[in-house]
Amino acid sequence: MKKGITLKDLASRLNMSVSTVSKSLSNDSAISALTKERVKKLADEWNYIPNESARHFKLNKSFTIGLILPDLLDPFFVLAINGVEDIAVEKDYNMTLTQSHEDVKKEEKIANLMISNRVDGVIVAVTKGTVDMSLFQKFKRVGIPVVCIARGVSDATFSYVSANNVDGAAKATEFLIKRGHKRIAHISGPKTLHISQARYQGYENALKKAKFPPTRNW
Amino acid sequence: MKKGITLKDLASRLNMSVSTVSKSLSNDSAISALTKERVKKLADEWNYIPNESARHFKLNKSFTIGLILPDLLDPFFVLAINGVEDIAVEKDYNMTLTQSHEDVKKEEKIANLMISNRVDGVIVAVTKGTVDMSLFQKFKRVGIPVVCIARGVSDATFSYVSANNVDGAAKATEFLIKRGHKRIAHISGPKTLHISQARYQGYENALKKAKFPPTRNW
DNA sequence: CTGTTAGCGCCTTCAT
DNA sequence: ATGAAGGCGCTAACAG
Repeated sequence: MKKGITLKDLASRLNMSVSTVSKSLSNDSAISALTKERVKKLADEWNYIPNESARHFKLNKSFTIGLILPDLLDPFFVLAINGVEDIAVEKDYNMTLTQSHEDVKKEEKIANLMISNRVDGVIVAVTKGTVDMSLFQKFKRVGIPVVCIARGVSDATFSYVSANNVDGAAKATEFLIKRGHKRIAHISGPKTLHISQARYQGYENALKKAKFPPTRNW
Repeated sequence: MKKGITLKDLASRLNMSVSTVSKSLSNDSAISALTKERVKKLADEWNYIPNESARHFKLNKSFTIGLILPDLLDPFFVLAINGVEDIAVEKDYNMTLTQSHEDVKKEEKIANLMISNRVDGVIVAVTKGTVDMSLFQKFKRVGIPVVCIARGVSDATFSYVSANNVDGAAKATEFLIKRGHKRIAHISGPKTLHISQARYQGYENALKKAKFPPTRNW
């Protein structure tokens, strides 16, 4: 990986501080129009590409959601992948795709990898042999929301989307992404808020209006 | 995202420096067996999970390879996905999957996202409408290797794997991952070395021995 | 064998 | 309206 232009590079060229450049690029209201313009112009000229790696690290957020499926060749799951991917790009999120091959051991390895990578949320269709959900409890313990699809799980503390279609996957994705945003905004409400709404109202748009409290857990 | 245990936490508990802990965990030969043991024991007890985000940032490497396909629903591409995924997990790499929907605009958006995210390599099956490869030249410019699959491209400067099967995808993946490792090791050789070898010899194992120079570009 | 230091690129108070 | 400073968690020289 070559170095690439950094905020610092821009700043030194423009004789201003890194923070001013940073703010300009994120359209901070405290920066003068002229300055913003100058910064943006150069950033464009130099083809500045922000280092998301650094941002992710700093913000402690990866902007990616992980998908753990038993078998990528199964047509049903392909549909799910498709649904998740669509929503993800739309929101500038990444989707990391993995398969457990119906193997509990692999499932575990993958899960740990996802935790290490600090994914913002996980959508999983558990293995046929997965009876012990403690592996997934681990996600919760570190604050990563999990939603199960396709295959129901015994443990009722997990969110579960059963709709056998792209829509289900889409909803699951929306849910996770929104959860992420909530966290960023430091708004602390009942954890199941959005999905509860989804359950009642079904569609994304609905999620935006209503503020009535969730009445029960999934 | 909750904070999670850090090296610092372990270090302060064990009354040693962060670097000693770090080295212990990565089995550095300069650390005494006893120390390593103590560190590992606590790390285990406390369920320490390294923050890959930080590592990626520090090393300027994401350990993920990006896959850009026109249509995830196409059975052929599903096979490719499958092949790439297999190799990826095996090497502890992540695979970020995206689809261009045969739309050049989307293809571009995705490509930029991948650059921002500093993927270590990209495997792409270009859109039917993709005639201008300058978008992908951009990857090269920032040092990200690109390999095209399935659909040939006019621009001969791009690596191309035509094998219509899982093996092809597998080879493409191997190639990218190896390239990544080379870069880390600061070994600079002809860029097309490995893929050239692959072309001549076909299999991963072969890649490991031979050192004869590539005779031409893909 | 272990510790100290420095810094990756970015965002974010807190000054000015 | 802008700048200075600190720090996220980790690795990598370089010192002791």
